[in-house]
Amino acid sequence: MLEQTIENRMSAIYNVDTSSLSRKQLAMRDREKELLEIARDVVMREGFAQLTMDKVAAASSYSKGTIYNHFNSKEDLIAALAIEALSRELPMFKRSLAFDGSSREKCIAMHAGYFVFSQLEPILSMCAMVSRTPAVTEKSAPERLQKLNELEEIAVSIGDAFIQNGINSGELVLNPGVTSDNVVFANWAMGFGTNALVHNAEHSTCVSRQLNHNIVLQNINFLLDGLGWKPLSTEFDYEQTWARARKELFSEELALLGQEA
Amino acid sequence: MLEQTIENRMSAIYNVDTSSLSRKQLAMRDREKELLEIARDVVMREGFAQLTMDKVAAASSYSKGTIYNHFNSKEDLIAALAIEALSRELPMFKRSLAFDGSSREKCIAMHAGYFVFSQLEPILSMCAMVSRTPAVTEKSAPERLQKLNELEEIAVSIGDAFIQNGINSGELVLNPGVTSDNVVFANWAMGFGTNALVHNAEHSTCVSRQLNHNIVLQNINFLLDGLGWKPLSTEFDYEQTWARARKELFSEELALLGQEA
DNA sequence: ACCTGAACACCGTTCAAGT
DNA sequence: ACCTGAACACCGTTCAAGT
Repeated sequence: MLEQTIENRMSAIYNVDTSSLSRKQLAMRDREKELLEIARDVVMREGFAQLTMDKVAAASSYSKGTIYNHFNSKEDLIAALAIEALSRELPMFKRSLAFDGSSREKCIAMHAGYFVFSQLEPILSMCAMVSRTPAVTEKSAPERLQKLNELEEIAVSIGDAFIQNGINSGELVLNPGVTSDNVVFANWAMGFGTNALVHNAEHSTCVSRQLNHNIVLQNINFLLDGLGWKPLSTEFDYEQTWARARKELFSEELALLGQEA
Repeated sequence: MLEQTIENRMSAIYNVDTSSLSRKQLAMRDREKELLEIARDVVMREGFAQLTMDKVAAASSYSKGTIYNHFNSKEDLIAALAIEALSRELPMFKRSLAFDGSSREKCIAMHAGYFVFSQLEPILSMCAMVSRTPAVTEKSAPERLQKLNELEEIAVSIGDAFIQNGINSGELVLNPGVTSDNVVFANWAMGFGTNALVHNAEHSTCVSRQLNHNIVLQNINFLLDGLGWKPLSTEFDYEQTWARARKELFSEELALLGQEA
């Protein structure tokens, strides 16, 4: 039932009835995708500081005016890249719900997916982080921010499904006063915080000196142990879960990275 | 012994031998502080998007050229604001080491301090977050980033002192394979992630709907429970610890906020 | 109706001239 | 030696003209 609402909400966003769109609108949608890829490539080659609307226009076959037809400011473009990031992450999260394993293993598979995506698309991931930053929110279109918020809400309902799984199986028992929303938020905060710090490890000696082992999994395990989510990390080998999730759920993404799962 | 090194490192940064500085250098230092405050006020009044070097110059009694004498780019100015944030947070963290309570209570007091500071100085806190963003790191002065890194290292050694406290008291026992660095990092990631998301709660329905209770403390307790740090949150009232830390350690800061501890 | 790119305005950054 | 602010260059944004 809960999964049904996820299905509906995702479908409303992903399976837009193309027949209801005019040819122009379809072309518009394709062009936007094209522009986003160009923007991402500019950042990849030259860095965020070098991302200019001129460069995006020059690298595309369109004029600056047309770019502004899609994005009402540079920050709006970055928010659009964040939307691209989230829309590609959500299906990976959803896939993890069907991962073959305990409720906690499924949850860990989701975090593995988040990490795989951040490696596959570091720039889009960075945009998703930066999109929570005032410089961006102050200048992007309200409709854009609303769409970002909608996707975030879907992410939360998917997150909630993992928690419900745990509760239903009896492997997760919430203390009184703790809601499933709280647990989703805690997972989100830990995932976000860890990935944000790891992303900037190059600038930070104290982070980079622990990158030799799986720090993301370790942090998630600290949290899930704290929730008492059975089996605890002392009772089960979640390194193996992590590796298995990479192989069974995300091998396509990893192949693009040239990494074996 | 460990505390001694913290003392030394902080002293090297905070208690600069003023007699070794020429009058000019002292004036330079004061002016930099003045400029930082002006920049913060511009952001406070008009938002990050409206922060320009012109406005900072106009609001000060100096010319644009002099501003560039201090900060070699706008991003460098933001990094300097991040340094201001960290240098004011570190003494608050250090104060928490002397908090009257168990090793875990001390650690929670530190997180309370982090939260108080983020309320007292939301813009400086935001700068500390944004300073980990490529747009800033790509353009700020290497020496500035190095200073930021030094402060971060001190923060990590202070964090380490909390963990050592726990280990020495026997209230915290690390599982094999877990280092004290890892635990510091986990606390950092959770604190950073939670505060980052809470900061943007206005834009996010799923975060803002849980702001009615102490979500920061809850997340930290999940983590510390996961580390097995005694007494667990089920055995002890850390809400009271949080409140007490506010009163006993941070009442000055809270007074500035006009909040009673 | 939409696309274009010249034009504009703003702002980051520099530097010759001044003290 | 340092400060100044005019000058410059770049880039975000707009809009009259074109199709």
